[in-house]
Amino acid sequence: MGNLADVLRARGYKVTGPRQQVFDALEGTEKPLSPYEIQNLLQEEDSFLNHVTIYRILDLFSRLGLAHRVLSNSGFVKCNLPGQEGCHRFVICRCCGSVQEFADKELCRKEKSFALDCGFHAESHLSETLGLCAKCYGRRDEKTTI
Amino acid sequence: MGNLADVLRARGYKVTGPRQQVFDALEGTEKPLSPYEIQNLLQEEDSFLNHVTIYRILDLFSRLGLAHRVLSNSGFVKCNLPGQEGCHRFVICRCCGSVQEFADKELCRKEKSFALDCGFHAESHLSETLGLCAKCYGRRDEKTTI
DNA sequence: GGCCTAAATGCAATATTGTTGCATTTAGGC
DNA sequence: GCCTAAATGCAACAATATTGCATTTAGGCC
Ligand SMILES: [Mn+2]
Ligand SMILES: [Mn+2]
Ligand SMILES: [Zn+2]
Ligand SMILES: [Zn+2]
Repeated sequence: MGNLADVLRARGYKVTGPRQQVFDALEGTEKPLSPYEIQNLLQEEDSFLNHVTIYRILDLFSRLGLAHRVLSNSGFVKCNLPGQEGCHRFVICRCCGSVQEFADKELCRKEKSFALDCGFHAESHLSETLGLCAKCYGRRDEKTTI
Repeated sequence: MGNLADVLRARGYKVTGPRQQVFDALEGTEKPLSPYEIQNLLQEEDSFLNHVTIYRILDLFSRLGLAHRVLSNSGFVKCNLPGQEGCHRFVICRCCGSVQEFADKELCRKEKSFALDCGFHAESHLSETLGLCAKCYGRRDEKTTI
């Protein structure tokens, strides 16, 4: 049906319960989830996955471009721009921890040509902008969560 | 004398042996070093630092802008653009692992205004470009180290 | 120079995160 | 319904990071 099964089948991977569950967990949040956070989430729904399995699934999802590891915020988020290879641009709210993925061709190009000016042959890049999301910017002075 | 003692004193921190040693270790390499790698390096010079101490020193260095944690490459590098706050732009060689820090006002501005267009209030950002340094690009096909 | 004290470091114990090898289970082709 | 490669589970382990408290020390003061 969904996105996941299609991608898995298209690349010759099996469609399994654990993969669906991890995918759903990522889908259900805009904040990055660590492997163990995913495990706990699923456990609350009385479903147990070994942490090794979760690591392996997240690793697969990363390779398939189904999820990203957000470094500043340590954890995984579902990719919401499938197909966009090698250029990952995230904005991360330091208050609520939410992450949004964007694409921007121009910035991407600039970033690569800048690297080239430094004698560096760029292949991919990662950009993480930290600040406040619109919601949290409005509610400033309330409380810093993250 | 050097950079380090000045910064420490200016901010009311003590100038100590361990801080000098960690700083020197970072100065001596262009590849990111993890806390434990620093410990091992120093041990080769017959100097022992507890890993907790190293963690605390690296944490301090980060806060003082003396060092950065490079996320893609997990480890710390010495800051080579002191004063440049909130805008960290690194190029990272996937072959030799070397990291270079740069600044680019224009990209910085663009990045922030792009975030704003998304309704996001940017405060700082991190950019890590992966590829091959000039040296490794020349020697392509030899061997991938990292 | 020798005190004094807050700051820095060491140490031990523990927590968190990630990895490896191998046994067991299961998806999907036949 | 079989069969088998792929996926998952499990146990043991390795690596990384954190905490609380004891000990040492840098640097201000006399
Ligand atoms: Mn994506
Ligand atoms: Mn810097
Ligand atoms: Zn927010
Ligand atoms: Zn290189």
